[in-house]
Amino acid sequence: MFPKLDPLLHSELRLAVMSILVGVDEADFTYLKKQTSATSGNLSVQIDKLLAAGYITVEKGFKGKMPRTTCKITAAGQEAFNKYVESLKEYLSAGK
Amino acid sequence: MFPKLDPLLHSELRLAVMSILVGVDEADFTYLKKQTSATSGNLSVQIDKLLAAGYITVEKGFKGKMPRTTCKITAAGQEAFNKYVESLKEYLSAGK
DNA sequence: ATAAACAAGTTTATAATATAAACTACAATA
DNA sequence: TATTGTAGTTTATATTATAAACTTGTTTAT
Repeated sequence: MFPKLDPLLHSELRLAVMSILVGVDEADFTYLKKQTSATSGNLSVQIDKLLAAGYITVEKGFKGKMPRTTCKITAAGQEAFNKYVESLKEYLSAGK
Repeated sequence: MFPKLDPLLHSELRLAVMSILVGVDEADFTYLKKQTSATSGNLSVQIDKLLAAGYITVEKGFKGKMPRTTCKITAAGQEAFNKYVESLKEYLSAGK
C-alpha cells in the first residue's frame, strides 16, 4: 500500500534538481542554483549524492575562464524519477 | 517555481499517516501501524509531531481493557495536506 | 497463583540527512 | 594592487528519522 520512497529523491533539493534535469538535457551548477534558490554548499553536496547514485553525470569544464559544472540525468536517474512519481501517487491518493 | 515543501508532511511515515487519515474519519494506533508497517516507536514519534503541529487530534481511551489511541485529521491538517499535494505537483511536473 | 508471552505504546539513543558557515581558488573591476 | 565577485568544496552543526530498550498492563499456560 505504501511503497518505500527512494530516499535519494525524497529530498526537497534533490527532487528539484532531478525535476529540472528531466526536462532539460543538461544544466549547469549556476543554473540549478538559481532555479532552486539553494545555497552553493547544499547544492554541491546534493549533486554529489545524485552522482554517487548514478542518477546524474557531472562534467567539469570551463566557460571562458570560469569553471563550469554541467549535470545531466542518466537513464537510471530517469527511471528512478518515474518510479518515485508513481510511488508518490499511491501515497497521495490513498485517501480515495 | 519550487515552493517550499511542508517539512512535517515531507516525511515518508507522516505522509502515509496523513494520507490514511484523509480518507477515513478516524484511525487507531494499531491500524496505522499495520497499514504503514512502521515500528511502534517511529509511529509514536511521528504522531506526536503531527499532533504538535495541530494536523491531527489524538484521543486516548480503552477498547475493553486495552489502551487505544485514536487519531483524527483536523481542518488545518486537511488544508496542509492539500497544499502539500499541490506543491509537490509543481516539482513533479517541472520537466514539462 | 505465578511465570511467560503478548499488546500498546513511550522514551531514549543512535544513525542518517539537510543545511549553513567557513574556506579555496581564481577572475574581474576599481 | 586591493576589493569584490564567481564558482564552487569542505567541514561543522542542527535537524530528522529510525531503531532499540523500556514501561505498563493483559492474556494465556502451568
